[in-house]
Amino acid sequence: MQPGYDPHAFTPFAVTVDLAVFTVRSGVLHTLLIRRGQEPYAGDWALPGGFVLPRESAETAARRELAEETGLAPDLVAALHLEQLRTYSEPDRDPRMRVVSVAFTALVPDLPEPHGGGDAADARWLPAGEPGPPVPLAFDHERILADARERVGAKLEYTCLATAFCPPEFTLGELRQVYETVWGAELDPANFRRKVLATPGFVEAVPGAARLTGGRGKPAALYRPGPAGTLAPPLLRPRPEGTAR
Amino acid sequence: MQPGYDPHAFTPFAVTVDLAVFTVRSGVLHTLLIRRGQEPYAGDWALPGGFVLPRESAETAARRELAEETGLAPDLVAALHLEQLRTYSEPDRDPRMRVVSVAFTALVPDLPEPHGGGDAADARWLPAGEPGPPVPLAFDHERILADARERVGAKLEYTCLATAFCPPEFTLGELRQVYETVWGAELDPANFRRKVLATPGFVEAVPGAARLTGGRGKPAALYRPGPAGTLAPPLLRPRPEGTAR
DNA sequence: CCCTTTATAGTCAGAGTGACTATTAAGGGA
DNA sequence: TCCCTTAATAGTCACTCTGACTATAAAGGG
Repeated sequence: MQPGYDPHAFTPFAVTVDLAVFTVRSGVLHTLLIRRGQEPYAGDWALPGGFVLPRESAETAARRELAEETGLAPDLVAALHLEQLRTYSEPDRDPRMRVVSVAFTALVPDLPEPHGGGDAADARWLPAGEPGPPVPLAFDHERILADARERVGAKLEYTCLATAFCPPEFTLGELRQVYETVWGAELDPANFRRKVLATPGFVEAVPGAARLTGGRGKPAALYRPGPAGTLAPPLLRPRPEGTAR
Repeated sequence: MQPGYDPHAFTPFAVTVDLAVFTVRSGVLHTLLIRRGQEPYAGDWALPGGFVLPRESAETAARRELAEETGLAPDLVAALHLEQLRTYSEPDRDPRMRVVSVAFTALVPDLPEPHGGGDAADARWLPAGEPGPPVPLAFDHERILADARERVGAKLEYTCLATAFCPPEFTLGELRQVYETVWGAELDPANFRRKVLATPGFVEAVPGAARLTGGRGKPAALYRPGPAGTLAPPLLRPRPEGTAR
C-alpha cells in the first residue's frame, strides 16, 4: 500500500465488448471479423465490438455494436444467443488507455455476407482455422478468439447449441457436420444419429414427409431444434488419446 | 444514433472485482463474506472485493482484495485457484456510479476464521444455503453468489476441483462429502470410490500405511490430489428426474 | 463383548457407446 | 438405361460404465 493510498479512489476505465461470432460454411468454421477504420490498429482485422455506452449493459452494447459494424439484420441480432465468454483486463491490452473488455460468443447459421459500418471499414466471414485466422488480429483478439473456439467446442458436448449453427430446418447430416467442423474430428453417422435421436428434446422431426437433398445420396429427413437445452448424458468429443476414455 | 453522437467517446467506468470463496464446513457449504465498513450498504454483508487499481489485472486485484479484507495468509491467497465467473454490468447495480464488476470463484479447504481489514469491518464464513445466505447481501451479490454456486456444482462434474475443498491429505469419505454438500444429494460410497479410483490422476494414495479416523468406523486410507485436471468421463450429479438419464 | 458406524470388496443387470455390416434411395456418367 | 458412388438409415455385437445391493473388515461406544 503506497503512502497516501486512498482505498476509495478508483481509476476510470473504458469498458468495451468484443464478439466472437461463429458460423459453419461449407465444412469450415468461420468467424465474423471487421477491418478497423480507426487507430489503433487501423486497417487490421479485429473482432467486432466497441465501447459500452453510459446506460447500457455489456450485452446490450454487444448487440448494438454487432448490428452497427456488420449490418446484420436487427431482428436477427436481437434474437441471437449471446453468451458471455470472459473479461480481459490486462493493463496494457490497449495502447491508448486502460480498457477492460467483456467478450461474448455467438453461434449463427450460414448468413449473407455482412458489410462494414460504424467504426468498421469492412466486415467479413473469415476461416477461424485451428492455429488461428489467416490474418493477424488487433489487440489480444487472437487470444479471445482461441478462448471462444475452445468454449464452443466444449459447449457442444453438453448442450444442444449445435442447432444454432443450422438453418431452421436441417438434416442430421448437417448437424453432424457442425460437430465435425468445430471438433475437427469425424463422427460415425449412424452412431451420431442414434445418440441425437435418443436424447429427448434435442431435435424434433418435421412431420410432413419433408425431405431434402444437399446433393447426391439418399434424401434425408428434416429436423427442427427441440426444447431441450442440455445434453445429459453429454456427447463427448473423441479424445485425442492418453486422456481417460 | 443520436445527433452529435461521437463514436469514439467513452464513458468512464469504475471496475471492481467480487469474490465468491467457498468452503465445506461440517457438511455445509459456506461462503466468505465481509461486513461493509463504508457506504453504500455500510453494515451489510457482501462478497469480498473492491476497485481494480491502475496497473492491475482483475485477477491481481482479486487476490489483493481478498488478502486485505479477510486477512487470509498471503501465500495461501497467492496459490489459490481463482476462476473468472462472469462480469456484471447492469447500469444501476451500484447507486454511486457506473461500476462493472468482474466476479471470481475460489474453492478452499476449511480454514481458520478470517478477520476484517481494509474496507471490511468484519469477515466471516457464513452458510451459503440453497435459497441463499442467512443475511441479505449488498448490491447484486446474492445473484453473483447464486451463479457461483451453480458454477461450482457444474464444475465438480467434469473437473477434479473437488480436492480443492479438502486438506492436503484426505479420505475418500471426505471427498465424497464435498460432492454431497455442494450437490445436496447423497452418493453411494462404494460407487463413488470405484469411480474416483478408476479415474487416472484424480487422487493418489498416500504410500505409507497412513490412515486416519474422523471419529468412529473403520479407518480410511489417505489420498492426495493427483495431476489430472479434468474428469473424462464426467461424474454426473444425480439429476432431479425427468431429465434424460 | 455386542452394536453401530464407516470403509472397502465384489456382484449383477441395464444403459450407452464404438466399431461395423447391410440396405435404401438418389445422382452421375458411360 | 444400367452401373457406380454417395449418403441416409437400420441393425448387431462386444465392452465399459453405472446404479443398486450384499458382504466383510475394523474401529469406537456402551
